[in-house]
Amino acid sequence: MTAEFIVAAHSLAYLNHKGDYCSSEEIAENVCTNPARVRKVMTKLKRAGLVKTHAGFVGGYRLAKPPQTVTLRDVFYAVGKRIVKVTWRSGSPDMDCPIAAGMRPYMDALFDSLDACCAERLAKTTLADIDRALFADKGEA
Amino acid sequence: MTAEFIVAAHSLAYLNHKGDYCSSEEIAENVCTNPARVRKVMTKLKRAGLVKTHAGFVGGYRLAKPPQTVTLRDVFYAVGKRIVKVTWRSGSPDMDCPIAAGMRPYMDALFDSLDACCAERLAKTTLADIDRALFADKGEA
DNA sequence: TTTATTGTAATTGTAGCGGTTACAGATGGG
DNA sequence: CCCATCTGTAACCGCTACAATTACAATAAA
Repeated sequence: MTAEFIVAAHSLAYLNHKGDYCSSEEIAENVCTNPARVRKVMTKLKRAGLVKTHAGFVGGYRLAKPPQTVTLRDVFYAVGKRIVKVTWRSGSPDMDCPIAAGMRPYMDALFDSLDACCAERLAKTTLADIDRALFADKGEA
Repeated sequence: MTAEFIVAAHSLAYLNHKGDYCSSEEIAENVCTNPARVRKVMTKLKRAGLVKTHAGFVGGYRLAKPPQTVTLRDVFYAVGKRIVKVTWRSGSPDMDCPIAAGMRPYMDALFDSLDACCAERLAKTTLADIDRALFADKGEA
Protein backbone atom coordinates (compact mmCIF):
# COMPACT_ATOMS: atom_id res chain seq x y z
CA MET A 1 0.00 0.00 0.00
CA THR A 2 1.36 3.39 -1.03
CA ALA A 3 0.61 6.78 0.48
CA GLU A 4 -1.13 7.59 -2.81
CA PHE A 5 -4.13 5.81 -1.31
CA ILE A 6 -4.17 8.32 1.53
CA VAL A 7 -3.82 11.24 -0.85
CA ALA A 8 -6.68 9.84 -2.93
CA ALA A 9 -9.01 9.17 -0.02
CA HIS A 10 -8.30 12.52 1.60
CA SER A 11 -8.80 14.39 -1.67
CA LEU A 12 -12.08 12.63 -2.38
CA ALA A 13 -13.30 13.31 1.14
CA TYR A 14 -12.47 16.95 0.62
CA LEU A 15 -14.17 17.13 -2.79
CA ASN A 16 -17.20 15.39 -1.37
CA HIS A 17 -17.66 17.84 1.47
CA LYS A 18 -16.92 20.83 -0.71
CA GLY A 19 -19.31 19.70 -3.44
CA ASP A 20 -17.73 21.92 -6.07
CA TYR A 21 -14.73 22.07 -8.41
CA CYS A 22 -11.39 22.45 -6.61
CA SER A 23 -7.92 23.08 -8.00
CA SER A 24 -5.00 20.78 -7.30
CA GLU A 25 -3.47 23.59 -5.29
CA GLU A 26 -6.45 23.93 -2.97
CA ILE A 27 -6.55 20.17 -2.45
CA ALA A 28 -2.80 19.97 -1.90
CA GLU A 29 -3.01 22.57 0.82
CA ASN A 30 -5.63 20.57 2.70
CA VAL A 31 -3.81 17.28 2.21
CA CYS A 32 -0.44 18.85 3.07
CA THR A 33 1.47 17.92 -0.05
CA ASN A 34 2.32 19.50 -3.40
CA PRO A 35 -0.09 20.10 -6.31
CA ALA A 36 1.83 17.93 -8.78
CA ARG A 37 1.38 14.92 -6.54
CA VAL A 38 -2.32 15.60 -6.22
CA ARG A 39 -2.67 15.88 -9.99
CA LYS A 40 -0.85 12.58 -10.51
CA VAL A 41 -3.26 10.85 -8.15
CA MET A 42 -6.31 12.61 -9.56
CA THR A 43 -5.38 11.43 -13.03
CA LYS A 44 -5.71 7.85 -11.83
CA LEU A 45 -9.00 8.59 -10.09
CA LYS A 46 -10.25 10.10 -13.33
CA ARG A 47 -9.34 6.96 -15.28
CA ALA A 48 -11.30 4.96 -12.69
CA GLY A 49 -14.30 7.25 -13.19
CA LEU A 50 -14.29 8.59 -9.63
CA VAL A 51 -13.71 12.25 -10.49
CA LYS A 52 -14.42 14.64 -13.32
CA THR A 53 -11.68 17.05 -14.35
CA HIS A 54 -11.71 20.34 -16.15
CA ALA A 55 -8.57 22.04 -17.45
CA GLY A 56 -8.28 25.73 -18.21
CA PHE A 57 -8.99 29.03 -16.55
CA VAL A 58 -11.59 27.85 -14.06
CA GLY A 59 -10.75 24.18 -14.00
CA GLY A 60 -10.31 21.70 -11.21
CA TYR A 61 -11.63 18.39 -9.91
CA ARG A 62 -15.05 17.25 -8.83
CA LEU A 63 -16.63 14.05 -7.52
CA ALA A 64 -18.16 12.01 -10.33
CA LYS A 65 -20.41 9.77 -8.22
CA PRO A 66 -22.62 9.98 -5.13
CA PRO A 67 -20.38 9.56 -2.06
CA GLN A 68 -22.35 6.63 -0.65
CA THR A 69 -21.57 4.62 -3.80
CA VAL A 70 -17.78 5.04 -3.63
CA THR A 71 -16.00 2.58 -1.34
CA LEU A 72 -12.40 2.74 -0.17
CA ARG A 73 -11.82 -0.44 -2.13
CA ASP A 74 -12.75 1.43 -5.31
CA VAL A 75 -10.34 4.16 -4.28
CA PHE A 76 -7.55 1.73 -3.61
CA TYR A 77 -7.91 -0.17 -6.87
CA ALA A 78 -7.80 3.15 -8.71
CA VAL A 79 -4.35 3.99 -7.37
CA GLY A 80 -2.65 0.67 -6.66
CA LYS A 81 -2.70 -3.07 -7.03
CA ARG A 82 -1.24 -4.61 -3.87
CA ILE A 83 -2.18 -3.79 -0.28
CA VAL A 84 0.29 -6.07 1.49
CA LYS A 85 3.44 -5.76 -0.54
CA VAL A 86 6.66 -7.66 0.13
CA THR A 87 8.94 -7.88 -2.87
CA TRP A 88 11.58 -10.22 -1.46
CA ARG A 89 10.91 -13.97 -1.68
CA SER A 90 12.74 -16.88 -0.10
CA GLY A 91 13.85 -20.14 -1.66
CA SER A 92 14.11 -20.84 -5.36
CA PRO A 93 11.82 -22.78 -7.72
CA ASP A 94 14.68 -24.85 -9.11
CA MET A 95 15.95 -26.30 -5.84
CA ASP A 96 15.39 -29.95 -5.01
CA CYS A 97 13.93 -29.44 -1.54
CA PRO A 98 10.13 -29.07 -1.74
CA ILE A 99 10.27 -26.42 0.97
CA ALA A 100 12.82 -24.26 -0.81
CA ALA A 101 11.05 -24.79 -4.12
CA GLY A 102 7.52 -24.34 -2.85
CA MET A 103 7.79 -21.44 -0.45
CA ARG A 104 7.70 -18.75 -3.10
CA PRO A 105 4.33 -19.68 -4.64
CA TYR A 106 3.01 -20.47 -1.18
CA MET A 107 3.80 -16.94 0.00
CA ASP A 108 2.38 -15.48 -3.21
CA ALA A 109 -0.90 -17.19 -2.44
CA LEU A 110 -0.82 -16.16 1.20
CA PHE A 111 -0.33 -12.50 0.31
CA ASP A 112 -3.14 -12.73 -2.24
CA SER A 113 -5.29 -13.98 0.60
CA LEU A 114 -4.27 -11.12 2.89
CA ASP A 115 -5.03 -8.65 0.12
CA ALA A 116 -8.48 -10.13 -0.26
CA CYS A 117 -9.13 -9.71 3.47
CA CYS A 118 -8.11 -6.07 3.35
CA ALA A 119 -10.12 -5.39 0.20
CA GLU A 120 -13.20 -6.80 1.88
CA ARG A 121 -12.66 -4.47 4.82
CA LEU A 122 -12.10 -1.45 2.58
CA ALA A 123 -15.29 -2.22 0.71
CA LYS A 124 -17.24 -1.66 3.91
CA THR A 125 -16.43 2.07 4.08
CA THR A 126 -17.74 4.75 1.71
CA LEU A 127 -16.89 8.40 1.25
CA ALA A 128 -20.18 9.21 2.96
CA ASP A 129 -19.03 7.21 6.01
CA ILE A 130 -15.82 9.19 6.16
CA ASP A 131 -17.65 12.50 6.05
CA ARG A 132 -19.95 11.34 8.83
CA ALA A 133 -17.01 10.20 10.94
CA LEU A 134 -15.01 13.40 10.54
CA PHE A 135 -17.96 15.71 11.19
CA ALA A 136 -19.53 13.73 13.99
CA ASP A 137 -20.31 15.78 17.11
CA LYS A 138 -18.74 18.85 15.58
CA GLY A 139 -21.72 20.67 14.08
CA GLU A 140 -21.31 21.29 10.34
CA ALA A 141 -18.20 23.28 9.49
CA MET B 1 5.16 -6.30 6.62
CA THR B 2 8.87 -6.98 6.19
CA ALA B 3 10.55 -9.89 4.45
CA GLU B 4 11.72 -10.98 7.89
CA PHE B 5 8.31 -12.62 8.19
CA ILE B 6 9.09 -14.75 5.14
CA VAL B 7 12.51 -15.67 6.48
CA ALA B 8 10.92 -16.61 9.80
CA ALA B 9 8.09 -18.69 8.32
CA HIS B 10 10.40 -20.46 5.88
CA SER B 11 12.96 -21.21 8.59
CA LEU B 12 10.33 -22.59 10.92
CA ALA B 13 8.84 -24.72 8.16
CA TYR B 14 12.31 -26.10 7.52
CA LEU B 15 13.01 -26.76 11.19
CA ASN B 16 9.64 -28.42 11.54
CA HIS B 17 10.19 -30.83 8.69
CA LYS B 18 13.76 -31.52 9.68
CA GLY B 19 12.87 -32.14 13.32
CA ASP B 20 16.42 -31.63 14.54
CA TYR B 21 18.90 -28.88 15.36
CA CYS B 22 20.05 -26.88 12.32
CA SER B 23 22.75 -24.25 11.99
CA SER B 24 22.05 -20.79 10.65
CA GLU B 25 24.17 -21.69 7.64
CA GLU B 26 22.06 -24.70 6.73
CA ILE B 27 18.86 -22.69 7.11
CA ALA B 28 20.26 -19.76 5.13
CA GLU B 29 21.08 -22.07 2.25
CA ASN B 30 17.50 -23.33 2.08
CA VAL B 31 15.98 -19.88 2.47
CA CYS B 32 18.46 -18.36 0.00
CA THR B 33 19.91 -15.64 2.16
CA ASN B 34 22.92 -15.18 4.45
CA PRO B 35 23.45 -16.77 7.88
CA ALA B 36 23.66 -13.45 9.74
CA ARG B 37 20.19 -12.50 8.58
CA VAL B 38 18.83 -15.87 9.69
CA ARG B 39 20.42 -15.47 13.10
CA LYS B 40 18.91 -12.02 13.50
CA VAL B 41 15.45 -13.39 12.80
CA MET B 42 15.96 -16.49 14.93
CA THR B 43 16.90 -14.31 17.89
CA LYS B 44 13.46 -12.73 17.71
CA LEU B 45 11.78 -16.11 17.37
CA LYS B 46 13.68 -17.27 20.44
CA ARG B 47 12.43 -14.28 22.45
CA ALA B 48 8.91 -15.21 21.40
CA GLY B 49 9.48 -18.76 22.58
CA LEU B 50 9.07 -20.32 19.15
CA VAL B 51 12.56 -21.85 18.88
CA LYS B 52 15.22 -23.17 21.19
CA THR B 53 18.82 -22.26 20.46
CA HIS B 54 22.08 -23.80 21.36
CA ALA B 55 25.42 -22.08 20.90
CA GLY B 56 28.74 -23.82 20.72
CA PHE B 57 30.33 -26.72 18.93
CA VAL B 58 27.20 -28.64 18.03
CA GLY B 59 24.69 -25.81 18.29
CA GLY B 60 21.85 -24.61 16.13
CA TYR B 61 18.12 -23.97 16.20
CA ARG B 62 15.16 -26.21 16.89
CA LEU B 63 11.37 -25.84 17.06
CA ALA B 64 10.21 -25.22 20.63
CA LYS B 65 6.53 -26.14 20.15
CA PRO B 66 4.39 -28.65 18.28
CA PRO B 67 3.86 -27.33 14.73
CA GLN B 68 0.08 -27.45 14.92
CA THR B 69 0.16 -24.97 17.81
CA VAL B 70 2.20 -22.30 16.02
CA THR B 71 0.18 -19.97 13.79
CA LEU B 72 1.53 -17.51 11.24
CA ARG B 73 0.13 -14.76 13.43
CA ASP B 74 2.46 -15.90 16.21
CA VAL B 75 5.30 -15.85 13.72
CA PHE B 76 4.44 -12.38 12.52
CA TYR B 77 4.13 -10.84 15.97
CA ALA B 78 7.52 -12.31 16.82
CA VAL B 79 9.26 -10.40 14.03
CA GLY B 80 7.16 -7.28 13.41
CA LYS B 81 4.39 -5.04 14.59
CA ARG B 82 2.56 -3.70 11.53
CA ILE B 83 1.30 -5.71 8.56
CA VAL B 84 -0.06 -2.85 6.47
CA LYS B 85 2.53 -0.13 6.92
CA VAL B 86 2.28 3.36 5.41
CA THR B 87 4.38 5.92 7.22
CA TRP B 88 3.24 9.03 5.38
CA ARG B 89 0.12 10.75 6.68
CA SER B 90 -1.94 13.55 5.16
CA GLY B 91 -3.33 16.67 6.81
CA SER B 92 -2.23 18.07 10.13
CA PRO B 93 -3.85 17.92 13.59
CA ASP B 94 -3.55 21.67 14.10
CA MET B 95 -5.42 22.80 11.01
CA ASP B 96 -8.88 24.33 11.30
CA CYS B 97 -10.59 22.13 8.69
CA PRO B 98 -12.04 19.00 10.35
CA ILE B 99 -11.00 16.98 7.31
CA ALA B 100 -7.37 18.08 7.37
CA ALA B 101 -7.28 17.73 11.15
CA GLY B 102 -9.11 14.44 11.37
CA MET B 103 -7.71 12.45 8.50
CA ARG B 104 -4.57 11.35 10.28
CA PRO B 105 -6.25 9.62 13.24
CA TYR B 106 -8.91 8.31 10.87
CA MET B 107 -6.27 6.60 8.74
CA ASP B 108 -4.48 5.32 11.85
CA ALA B 109 -7.68 3.60 12.89
CA LEU B 110 -8.33 2.28 9.38
CA PHE B 111 -4.89 0.70 9.20
CA ASP B 112 -5.35 -0.80 12.63
CA SER B 113 -8.49 -2.36 11.29
CA LEU B 114 -6.72 -3.73 8.22
CA ASP B 115 -4.02 -5.17 10.43
CA ALA B 116 -6.65 -6.92 12.51
CA CYS B 117 -8.16 -8.48 9.38
CA CYS B 118 -4.79 -9.79 8.27
CA ALA B 119 -3.90 -11.07 11.72
CA GLU B 120 -7.14 -13.02 11.81
CA ARG B 121 -6.27 -14.60 8.48
CA LEU B 122 -2.72 -15.43 9.60
CA ALA B 123 -4.06 -17.07 12.73
CA LYS B 124 -5.86 -19.62 10.56
CA THR B 125 -2.63 -21.19 9.29
CA THR B 126 -0.19 -23.26 11.34
CA LEU B 127 3.25 -24.64 10.62
CA ALA B 128 1.63 -28.05 10.28
CA ASP B 129 -0.63 -26.66 7.52
CA ILE B 130 2.38 -25.33 5.65
CA ASP B 131 4.13 -28.70 5.78
CA ARG B 132 1.00 -30.42 4.52
CA ALA B 133 0.64 -27.90 1.69
CA LEU B 134 4.25 -28.14 0.54
CA PHE B 135 4.39 -31.92 0.67
CA ALA B 136 0.96 -32.59 -0.77
CA ASP B 137 0.93 -35.04 -3.71
CA LYS B 138 4.69 -35.27 -3.68
CA GLY B 139 5.35 -38.33 -1.54
CA GLU B 140 7.51 -37.57 1.49
CA ALA B 141 10.90 -36.13 0.61
C1' DT C 1 -4.07 37.18 -25.80
C1' DT C 2 -3.50 36.51 -21.27
C1' DT C 3 -3.89 33.72 -17.32
C1' DA C 4 -5.09 29.84 -14.50
C1' DT C 5 -5.41 25.25 -14.74
C1' DT C 6 -4.54 20.08 -15.90
C1' DG C 7 -1.39 16.35 -17.50
C1' DT C 8 3.03 14.46 -17.37
C1' DA C 9 7.89 13.79 -17.57
C1' DA C 10 12.45 14.30 -15.44
C1' DT C 11 15.18 14.86 -11.50
C1' DT C 12 16.58 14.93 -6.69
C1' DG C 13 16.75 13.75 -1.80
C1' DT C 14 16.07 10.49 1.53
C1' DA C 15 14.79 6.63 4.31
C1' DG C 16 14.25 1.73 4.72
C1' DC C 17 15.92 -2.65 4.01
C1' DG C 18 18.69 -6.62 2.37
C1' DG C 19 23.60 -8.00 2.11
C1' DT C 20 28.02 -8.33 4.13
C1' DT C 21 31.78 -8.35 7.38
C1' DA C 22 33.55 -8.65 11.79
C1' DC C 23 34.01 -10.13 16.34
C1' DA C 24 32.88 -11.29 21.21
C1' DG C 25 30.73 -15.04 23.84
C1' DA C 26 29.36 -19.79 24.40
C1' DT C 27 30.12 -24.77 24.28
C1' DG C 28 31.53 -29.25 23.39
C1' DG C 29 35.55 -32.35 21.42
C1' DG C 30 40.25 -33.63 21.58
C1' DC D 1 43.50 -26.64 28.34
C1' DC D 2 43.03 -25.37 23.58
C1' DC D 3 40.64 -25.27 19.49
C1' DA D 4 36.84 -25.56 16.27
C1' DT D 5 32.13 -24.38 15.56
C1' DC D 6 28.31 -22.04 16.47
C1' DT D 7 25.20 -18.05 18.24
C1' DG D 8 24.41 -13.09 19.11
C1' DT D 9 25.02 -8.53 17.63
C1' DA D 10 26.85 -4.40 15.89
C1' DA D 11 28.52 -1.65 12.04
C1' DC D 12 28.52 -0.44 7.41
C1' DC D 13 27.50 -0.58 2.25
C1' DG D 14 24.49 -0.27 -1.63
C1' DC D 15 20.23 -0.52 -3.77
C1' DT D 16 15.50 0.51 -4.37
C1' DA D 17 11.24 2.82 -3.59
C1' DC D 18 8.99 6.84 -2.96
C1' DA D 19 7.89 11.69 -1.70
C1' DA D 20 9.19 16.26 -3.24
C1' DT D 21 10.31 19.40 -6.67
C1' DT D 22 10.75 21.61 -11.10
C1' DA D 23 9.46 22.32 -15.61
C1' DC D 24 6.62 22.67 -19.52
C1' DA D 25 3.16 21.57 -23.14
C1' DA D 26 -1.88 21.55 -23.65
C1' DT D 27 -6.31 23.46 -22.52
C1' DA D 28 -9.90 26.76 -21.92
C1' DA D 29 -12.23 30.73 -20.07
C1' DA D 30 -12.06 35.93 -19.48
